[in-house]
Amino acid sequence: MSDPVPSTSVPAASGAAAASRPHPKGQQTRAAILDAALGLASHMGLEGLSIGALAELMQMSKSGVFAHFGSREELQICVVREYHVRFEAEVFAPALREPRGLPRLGALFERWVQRVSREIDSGCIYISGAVEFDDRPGPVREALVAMVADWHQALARAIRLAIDAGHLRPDTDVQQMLFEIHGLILALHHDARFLRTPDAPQRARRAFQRIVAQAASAEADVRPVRPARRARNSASSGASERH
Amino acid sequence: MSDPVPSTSVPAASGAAAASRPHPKGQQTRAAILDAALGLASHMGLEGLSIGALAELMQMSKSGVFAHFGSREELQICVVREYHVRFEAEVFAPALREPRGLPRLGALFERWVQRVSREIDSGCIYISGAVEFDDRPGPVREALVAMVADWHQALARAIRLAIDAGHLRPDTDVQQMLFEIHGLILALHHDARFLRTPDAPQRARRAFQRIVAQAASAEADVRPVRPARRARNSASSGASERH
DNA sequence: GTAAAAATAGCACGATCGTTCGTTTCTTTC
DNA sequence: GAAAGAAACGAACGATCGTGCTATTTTTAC
Repeated sequence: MSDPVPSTSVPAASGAAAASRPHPKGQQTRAAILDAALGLASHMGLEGLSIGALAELMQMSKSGVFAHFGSREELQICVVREYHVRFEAEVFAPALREPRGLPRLGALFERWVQRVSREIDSGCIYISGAVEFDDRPGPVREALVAMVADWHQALARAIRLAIDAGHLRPDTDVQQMLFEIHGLILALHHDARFLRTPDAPQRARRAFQRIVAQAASAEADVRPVRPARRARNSASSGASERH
Repeated sequence: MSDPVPSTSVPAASGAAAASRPHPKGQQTRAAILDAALGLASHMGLEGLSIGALAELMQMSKSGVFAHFGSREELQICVVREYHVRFEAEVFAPALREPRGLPRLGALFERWVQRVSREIDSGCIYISGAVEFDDRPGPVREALVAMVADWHQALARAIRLAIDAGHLRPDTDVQQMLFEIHGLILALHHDARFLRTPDAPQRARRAFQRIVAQAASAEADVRPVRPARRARNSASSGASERH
């Protein structure tokens, strides 16, 4: 809730060269529909998003809703794009005000955590969409992949900046760190929304701190630990030999 | 595929005291239907599992399929249970042959990774089900939660055994470690199935090694790192003051 | 073998789905 | 104001959904 940014991602028509005030009323209700659709898709998933339910929620006729998008698939794509716009505005943009490096990376993660674990608002469309469309080719899947890839790229950039700033060790594996951080968010989403574990956000934050701390000033790379028998062994080959 | 274990999780009727060979034919086709349903649900999700599609796949009539379960919801629950049986047989049981501690924990993780990242077979019903039913109350959700909780409990036991065996530090936070490891599997599932990143399994394995190595013989607990500004500042309150 | 019982097929129902089309209402523009 | 155009409605379509029924076939038990 409280996301008043409509930002309808106006299609700007085909060739129309930006009329001053093009078509106020139509785009206005279109934005309202999209807003309702986002709420609906967050609860029911992109596949559970039906035009009939959307029309009832909007107190409109099915065909009235339908006309704004031309097909259900187009509606789904518009929802994905709108979600991306809001996600960027709520998670990405504010973090840019933090100084480069760990402060910015930490802010990105913290806002991400808050967005995913907010129980009032509903599930993350990136996450539910990834599960729904991992086997279903088509433009919706492509749109989802593009959005997620874009977000991952932004995160990778933030990590790299933290390396450049000297906050993280220069040999930090950016993709590996990204993989692990993303895993924390997925686990948070799973535990908070599905299992309803109340301390999931704290677990995610603690794990993030551990990852960052280790990358900030950690021992050498961790060699494959063939799960050791008993105490020592190749285990922690380089880990913490200072203790 | 190649999971010949039918293990229909036979209901054993209500009060019938285990007749010697009760009703061969019915249970046999029921098992075959369940097998097909598992494959279907893995691709389309539990919500996408339809009796019509299942009947066509089985070359049976809709009502013929339907009669075996009495309702779609019951079918979904049976699919969840059957998945759990197979998951246990394929991931959990073999790992019990490994010695307690890190070897067993590592085997559990490795088999889990292989199951999730096997591209031929299809998605993990625990993961897709968690996303589909995190907002949908009812018996299916309850069954899913029970299965996942059971599996988490088994993992927690394995971690605790590793602590008892002296392979992990005695102050290891079991639930925290479980959270992080589960996150790795979720990230693996996401990247391998949705983004189709080929090296996701290796990333998961490496992260697991790092987590285990750190818990095996790591420095003291990681203090909250208020993401630092540059060098000085409250930055890493406890971490990396040596660099 | 035959009779009881279980398994399956066939058909139809109400509901909902996305979509099309023609009409009506509302906005915008002059 | 009036004319032009966009927006919304309403009804209907074919399809699919889960689910009851009643036959019919197949399997089991004697």
